Amino acid sequence: MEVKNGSVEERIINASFHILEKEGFSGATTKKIAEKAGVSEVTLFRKFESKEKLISIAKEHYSTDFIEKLTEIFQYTPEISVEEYLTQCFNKLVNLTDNELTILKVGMEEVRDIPTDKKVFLRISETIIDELTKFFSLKIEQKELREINPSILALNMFSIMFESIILWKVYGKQPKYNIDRYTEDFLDIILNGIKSDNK
Amino acid sequence: MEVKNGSVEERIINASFHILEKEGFSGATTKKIAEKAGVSEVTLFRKFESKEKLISIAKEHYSTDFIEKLTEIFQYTPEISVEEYLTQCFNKLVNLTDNELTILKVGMEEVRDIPTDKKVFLRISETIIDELTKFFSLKIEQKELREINPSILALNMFSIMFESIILWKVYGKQPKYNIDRYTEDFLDIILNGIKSDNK
DNA sequence: TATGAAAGTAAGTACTTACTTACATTATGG
DNA sequence: CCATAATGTAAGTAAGTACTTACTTTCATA
Repeated sequence: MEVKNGSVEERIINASFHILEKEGFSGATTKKIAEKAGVSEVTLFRKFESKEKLISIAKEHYSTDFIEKLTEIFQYTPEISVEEYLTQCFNKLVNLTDNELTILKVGMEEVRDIPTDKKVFLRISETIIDELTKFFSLKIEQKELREINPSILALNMFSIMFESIILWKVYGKQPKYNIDRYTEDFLDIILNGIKSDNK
Repeated sequence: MEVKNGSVEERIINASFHILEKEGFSGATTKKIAEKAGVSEVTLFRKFESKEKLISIAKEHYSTDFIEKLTEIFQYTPEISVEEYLTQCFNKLVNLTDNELTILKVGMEEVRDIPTDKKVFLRISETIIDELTKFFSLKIEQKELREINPSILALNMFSIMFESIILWKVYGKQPKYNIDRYTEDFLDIILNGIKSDNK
């Protein structure tokens, strides 16, 4: 489906998404969506054959955008050090606006009804884990990292970085430390391990 | 609210919860709940003043149970090694039945409307992180671990262990490795770090 | 200026939902 | 065995919801 900039379709899609975030699927009524988009409900149904399809188009639209943004964040050049790369990634993640993170919130709710390969959260996790796996493989090749399983490391790093963000931005947990302190400490843990030296 | 074993109230609460898992809040109609509980809808409303309160009682009930179970899993004796402890915890987590994990699925959906201090996922995370923080503090005191920030380490370990479980059991991602392999590898990473030695 | 597409208005359909009322039935314990 | 409490049945209420139909208005453009 091609959606032109500034078109009625686009306004409806945007409205759907913002109402979806605030009200959830069943709370996002076609009436509210039409109102927010500034069109009549009839127009909405002339453009989209059902509420279900509209919502799924809106999700698709926003999750594609978000995944693109994540892909940018996790891009790397071969020279960058692991520490620098991970610091940068995490800082950029934390600086995403609430608006940009909306899709994450919406994705966390998809615990049923949606086919596995369409679940936003799974698509996000796969994208990031793939990118991280490639990066860590390179760094193992370059001998900056020792011979560990790169895809398990990638899953761990994904977990650490995203779980903080999810707890904080999706579920509203107040963070205990400032970002710089937190980043420094978790990188120290991952880079150097936790065992004491005198053993 | 005291709910006696085998009482009508209990049957209604159980039914609510199982329908809630399969259908979500708006799909869990009082009609379905009553039917599943084997009572009439009228009885349901005589026992609980609204659907909303019923669901919140059911969630409270099941999340308290689950948190108790988690507390058991994360208990420790002062002698146990970090490696052994974390291995045991993760194995026990993975062996929780789908039924026991239902509340986690239900909790992941609570991205709005619910006051922060009642969100199931936040209560779970706080319980585990507290317990892990105490454990790691002890192990730092005992010099098994070096001087790192125990609560950041706890958050990291919580993230690694739970994110795998959530991806797998809540969102349906197929795991790439078997548990033993995975456990061994992520513990190696955390215990020994990832930097190559020759630097 | 005439035409056709896109939008709106008003009304309605068919269904579902949480919750209620009034009354009948069953079960239980003193 | 009888009074009382717990449950069921049947019906209904009031509101909402996705979606439709029929007709009118707006507006760009050829």
